[in-house]
Amino acid sequence: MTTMKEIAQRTGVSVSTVSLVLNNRDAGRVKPGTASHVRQTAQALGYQPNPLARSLRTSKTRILGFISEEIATTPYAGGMILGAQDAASRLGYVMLTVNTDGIANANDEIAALQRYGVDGFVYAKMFNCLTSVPSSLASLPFVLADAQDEEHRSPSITPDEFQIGYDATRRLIAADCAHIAYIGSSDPMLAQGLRLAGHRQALKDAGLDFGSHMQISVSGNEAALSAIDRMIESEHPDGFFCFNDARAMQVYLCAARHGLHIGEDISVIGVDNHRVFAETLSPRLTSVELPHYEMGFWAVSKLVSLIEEQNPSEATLPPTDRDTAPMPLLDSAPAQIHCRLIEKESVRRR
Amino acid sequence: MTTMKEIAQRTGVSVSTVSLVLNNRDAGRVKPGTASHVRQTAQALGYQPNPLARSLRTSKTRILGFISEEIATTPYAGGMILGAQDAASRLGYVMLTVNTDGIANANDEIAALQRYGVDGFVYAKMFNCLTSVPSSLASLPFVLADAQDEEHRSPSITPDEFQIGYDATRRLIAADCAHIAYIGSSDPMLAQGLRLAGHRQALKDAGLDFGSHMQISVSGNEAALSAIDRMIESEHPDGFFCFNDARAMQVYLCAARHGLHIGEDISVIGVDNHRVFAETLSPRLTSVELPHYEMGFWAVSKLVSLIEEQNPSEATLPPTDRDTAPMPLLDSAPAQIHCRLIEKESVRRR
DNA sequence: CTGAAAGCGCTTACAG
DNA sequence: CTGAAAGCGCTTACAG
Repeated sequence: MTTMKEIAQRTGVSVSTVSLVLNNRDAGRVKPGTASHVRQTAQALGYQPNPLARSLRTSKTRILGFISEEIATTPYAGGMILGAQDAASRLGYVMLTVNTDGIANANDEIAALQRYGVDGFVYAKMFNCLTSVPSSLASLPFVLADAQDEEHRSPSITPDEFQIGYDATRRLIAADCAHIAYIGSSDPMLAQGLRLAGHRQALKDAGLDFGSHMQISVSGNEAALSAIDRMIESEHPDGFFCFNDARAMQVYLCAARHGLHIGEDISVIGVDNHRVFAETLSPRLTSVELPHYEMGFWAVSKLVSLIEEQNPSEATLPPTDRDTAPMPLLDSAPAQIHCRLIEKESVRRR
Repeated sequence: MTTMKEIAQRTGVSVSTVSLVLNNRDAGRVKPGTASHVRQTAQALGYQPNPLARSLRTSKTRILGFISEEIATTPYAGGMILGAQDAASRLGYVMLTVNTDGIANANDEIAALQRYGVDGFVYAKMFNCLTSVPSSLASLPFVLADAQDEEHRSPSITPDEFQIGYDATRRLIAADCAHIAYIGSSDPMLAQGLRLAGHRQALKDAGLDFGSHMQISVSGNEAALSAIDRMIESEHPDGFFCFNDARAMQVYLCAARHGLHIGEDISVIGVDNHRVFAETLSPRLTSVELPHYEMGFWAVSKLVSLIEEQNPSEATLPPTDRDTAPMPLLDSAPAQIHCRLIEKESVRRR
């Protein structure tokens, strides 16, 4: 690790000057010649600033804390961490990730992060919900991901759940489905109500109404399977919008039992929490992929903009740190993210 | 954030003394009375050391770098990160996580981690494979997780793939399956060969041999489904050991098409990469869960023991940092991890 | 335009 | 037993 001191010695200037130059604060203060000499030898020696030493003075570490709850039970959390890391890395930050089992533990972990001088936090839930924010967070900038503050005070980013239901249903209508069912979950999740509302709105906008017996919300495997069996037998739906992958899989199994072929006799769209259909498992499902990557990405992006707006005169990174990729537009971070529909073969061709 | 300086002022001693005491280096060097006075006020003020400032002198940050490849496509990676974080947190470390798309990017990210002064690395792959280690890693302690060094030089931790095949097959034999099939993958994965070998050994040990036409390795959904259909029709297997969850799901669908009931007519065991069966999806699968959590946990544990053996006189953490949970036994980190069989209803009762 | 100096919070010989 | 001093790598007034 080369230091400013070494560069100063090689160049025959003082450390102060080196610091000024490498932080791009030299305009009108350092003679252009010496400045470029400094820059050159920094380049030649492969100088990289020591962010920890810097932080001792500036109390900015360029470390972000990423707090997630219950990552254990959420195989699909990876995408969110990935998005967050990509944004962080692009913006010249680095991420300290930490896990909590709940609010008690959370405060400990937050304290640990604070000792390491993080500049701010992302607090990530693993499914869209209303949450209370640990008070220890409030001391620094933070943003919620896949959750909303109960008081709607904190910046947050969530999937556009209503739109998920709307788009999926539109797609089924476009495939000429004449009798569309909604297979939901009876667990009290924010997403459940919103997706169902989107579903209903899409039907309404198309002048359709199949009645509320075509919209079931069930929990548990046996119960779900027999409810779906019953629905298939009595109602003969030809299109299904499923709340999640578990429901979709149950529709697949029930269809197989009734000799119905997906993509021919019936069409199925589900939200693919586990990305298992999209990536590994087949037969594939025309699915809505939750925007975990995007939520992670925009959460960090938003967080960095909060951090940097409170000391806008922040130094630009040395050239070696630059990414040639275009920077995300920090201010454009949306509060809700539109989801992509992944087209596979399980919606019947018209 | 209270500092040593503040404690020194309140106690009327010098910063040196405070440092000595709070690092538990006071035995025989500081009068017990002053020592306990210092400790008390540290406690009262809620003193927490600033690890970054400390690192400037010691060049130990108690930060670990966790490098993972392709987390994007591996929804089940979360468990590994979680295990790693738990171990880190218990041992008083913190984890900087970073993602790479490949070896090129890897070196950049490693460089970034080094600037932040990480004490060592975990280099995690998302499926068991032989890998070459980026040379830039070698400068610090590191351990591989879910991968082995091509030259078998570096410490690493992997699932015991042979045993997975052996145990799963034993379980099917114990359920009195009379005709057991192996449904594998034709992708060239380390695990494929090893699990199949375990499968064969278990059959051999039980004096069974169903012939190699009962062991198929397929890729792609259509190909897999029709191969399984053909096998069901011609061989009538009553037990299936599936390489992964995709294969298991295909067996489920084929069984449904043939009117066979899982757990009654046939038994199925599969390796559950995505944890989707174990946690969300039903009907549930008797499955082998890959020990992602454990690999993460032991990888960090092993890493910390490597780090600390090179400077064994390392200071103990201040009391507030202590965890009451028992510390993992660092030296006991295994090189291979035995996997758990998760019992669900899909193996027929005898 | 440039450098000497102080200081961020901590550790570590060294002197007393 | 205790403290003054130097230093880790950096930034930032301040003096010249």
